[in-house]
Amino acid sequence: MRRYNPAEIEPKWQAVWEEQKANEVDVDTSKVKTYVSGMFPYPSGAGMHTGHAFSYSIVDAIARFYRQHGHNVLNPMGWDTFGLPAENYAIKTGTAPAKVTAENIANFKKQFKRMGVSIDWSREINTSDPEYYKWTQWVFTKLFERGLAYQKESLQWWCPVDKTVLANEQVEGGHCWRCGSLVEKKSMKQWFFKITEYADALLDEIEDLDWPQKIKTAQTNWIGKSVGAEIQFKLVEGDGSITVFSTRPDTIFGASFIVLAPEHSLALGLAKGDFKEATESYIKEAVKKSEMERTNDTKEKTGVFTGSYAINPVSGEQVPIWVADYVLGGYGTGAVMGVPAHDERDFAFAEKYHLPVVEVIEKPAANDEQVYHDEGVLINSGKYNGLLSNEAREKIVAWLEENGLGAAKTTYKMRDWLISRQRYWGAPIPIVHCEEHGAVPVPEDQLPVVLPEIEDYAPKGDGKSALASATDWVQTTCPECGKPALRETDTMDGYACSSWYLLRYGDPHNAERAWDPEKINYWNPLDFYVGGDHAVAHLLYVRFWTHVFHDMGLVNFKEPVKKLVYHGYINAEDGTKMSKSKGNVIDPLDVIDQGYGADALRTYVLFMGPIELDASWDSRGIAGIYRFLNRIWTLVQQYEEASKEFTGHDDAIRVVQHKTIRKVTDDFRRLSFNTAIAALMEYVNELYKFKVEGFSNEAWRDALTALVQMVAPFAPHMADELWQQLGGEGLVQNATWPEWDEDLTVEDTITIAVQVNGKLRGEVSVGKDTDPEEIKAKALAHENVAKFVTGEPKKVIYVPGRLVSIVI
RNA sequence: GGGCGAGUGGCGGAAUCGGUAGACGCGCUAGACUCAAAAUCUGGUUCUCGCAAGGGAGUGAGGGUUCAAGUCCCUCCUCGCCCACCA
Repeated sequence: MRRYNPAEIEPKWQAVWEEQKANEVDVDTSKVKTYVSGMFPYPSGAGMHTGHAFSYSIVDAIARFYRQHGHNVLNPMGWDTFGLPAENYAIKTGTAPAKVTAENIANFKKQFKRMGVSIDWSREINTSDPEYYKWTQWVFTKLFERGLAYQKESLQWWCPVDKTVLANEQVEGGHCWRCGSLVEKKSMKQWFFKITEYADALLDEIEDLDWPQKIKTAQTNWIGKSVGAEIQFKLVEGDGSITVFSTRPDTIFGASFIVLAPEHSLALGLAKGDFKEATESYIKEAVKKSEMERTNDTKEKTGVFTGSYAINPVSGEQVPIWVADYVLGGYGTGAVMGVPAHDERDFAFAEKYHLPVVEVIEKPAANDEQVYHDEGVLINSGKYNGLLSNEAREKIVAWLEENGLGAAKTTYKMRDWLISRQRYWGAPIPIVHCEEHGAVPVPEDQLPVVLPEIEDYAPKGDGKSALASATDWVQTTCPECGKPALRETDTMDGYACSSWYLLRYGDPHNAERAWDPEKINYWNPLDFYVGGDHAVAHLLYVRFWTHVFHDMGLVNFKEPVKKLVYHGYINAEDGTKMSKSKGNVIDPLDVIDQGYGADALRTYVLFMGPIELDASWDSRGIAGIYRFLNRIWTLVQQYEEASKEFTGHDDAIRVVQHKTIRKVTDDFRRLSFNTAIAALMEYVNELYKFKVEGFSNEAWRDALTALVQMVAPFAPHMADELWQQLGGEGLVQNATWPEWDEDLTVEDTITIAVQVNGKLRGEVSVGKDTDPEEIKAKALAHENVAKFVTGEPKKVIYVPGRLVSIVI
């Protein structure tokens, strides 16, 4: 008997797939398309890790499943190559980032092939390839033309170690997402994409996305829409006024003070008399502190009185103006009205500094909270008394608008996307600075702006990238007037490169334009996007760009991803995160080499648990999967070697087969791979019990063929080997997915459970078409059941095909 | 503080619509094969009482709805993740 030897059959089939270009696809409108992709990897020097193995096993199982359904399946691969790791390695070793990147790509590609992932390699893309970033730059110029890319001097997060600015999304708890150092604020002129213009559009579509709720919630919170009003409080002295933002204009009669953020432009000027010195020193200290330090001490609030007063526009009362660092400069107007009766923060502040607390919303009798922040009936609010919050809000805002004292206003927490980086290894921003014409986008026929080769990649820390040292490159001419001009030396955030790659896959080698809409509108949007990272940043940016492309008429859909498949992490055996320093890293390629093979690895990572949960690697678990694959192998070998003179009656084997097909197909549709594999294991266990004798040759062949077809998305190499052995045509992936016949899933005899008062007391076997009354009678006649049923039962319920429930 | 999840054997987990809790795998265990071991095959494995048939308990805790609750409702506990002074 031939032994199962993955080391022999896996390379064999990988070579066949490659030679036959089995996974290369083209637009074919006669077929249903399925487009599935993982989030493309950053090809690090360390090679593939278990997370990659997990992600792409999911991708490939989906791809192969739909291929077997006759769909035209696009499963592409690309490389997210710009970024700090390659550049830092280049600085350390003096090797060009492009060279290191090319080596890493070659390694990753080899590893993907050894995993047996069914990728269309003819569509391979690489974000640091000029043929690709030409079009990233082109998108930039299009955004510039539409006013969606602009330059602005502003306070920005700055990482002192990586010597670059960072986007909000790249600051995690006050630290740089890459190197972990404490970030600083620095005022610099930077490039932004105006994602805020799409805040509402992005928000509106979230509800309809087939994405995990936690990702949708994270994006909603990140956009952070607040509907409210801006309200002017006139200064008592002079003509000025302070504009505050509030979501609760209905509580304005309770506004007993004003608080300015320390950064507020009026704060210093309002400091008066005895309060001047204290205010100035408070502001100086507060501005120096990082936002992290300020937001960290949430318990104790601090602040100073400026000595100035403003007038509450509705009550006419004078209210003191304070400066406090619990108000943020960057949100709303940087000023708030303090309503201590109905806001916890204002209450804490008022209590500490003995400011008046005026209740203006009636607290329900049952409520014993100190601060009532819900809506309710207005009191102490003049002519608005007795109104409900929502009515009062409309009327008060209307009154403010009529009197020029305020206006309805919606704010967002989301800020514009800061995209310039003072680093070498990125796509150069395609802008030329001309004395006469200012910032001029590089015309399409002069793209790409190719990243020049330089000697020293390290940033100098002067706020410019190392590109500034490439003087020949920097000095150019203005596309408008031809006079000498200077190139922009900042590069784009890597997230820009990854914001459109899912479109490029559909038309990867187009040299004339970024993509042909006809191709993209066929393949896109993605049917499945698989990953376990990027809840907000990347997944919001791709959505943003796709919305823009839609508005530009370049694509006919707004949302890039139909279904987001968000999976968990694979941890080390001890349940902690895998890390080199702890020495608990499992290398998927080692697992293959140990003799388990890629098929066992792929099947195992999908069997560990539901894909959305984290799981811990178990070296005994993969041995169990290897045993399972071995049992399939042996089953086919035993069949091949048997005498094939079977007689008999095939019903039992058919029922098991058709039930399994139904279960595995259902489980696949809901991406429940662990239970699909469990069902296949049960199927194999059943087939072992049947033994080869006693059934017809045809029944066995059917049963084994279905088995091989169903295991193919998990263990494709073995499936093709056994498929060939069973005499199948071509490759399994081009064969059909087995179908089930509902009639054949029903056994002739069914087992019905019998409960008495909810407790299981026995089972009865009946023919599948038995009359319900007869089943009930049989249940009551059951020996053990009869022991518990004394006298006439109150009720007898029959649940078809399942149980009889007797109530006494 | 807010939001979203989750608590089931020794372990990972299953139970898709309220219908026999613990599928499947790991581990453990008994047997077959073997001179022996490994591999492989077959059986057992929630706890508990019982030789067995069978009984009792049981899905974080407590209550409720129902013929029937892991699943629905209420109160509470614990853990995880994300956001976190956003007015």
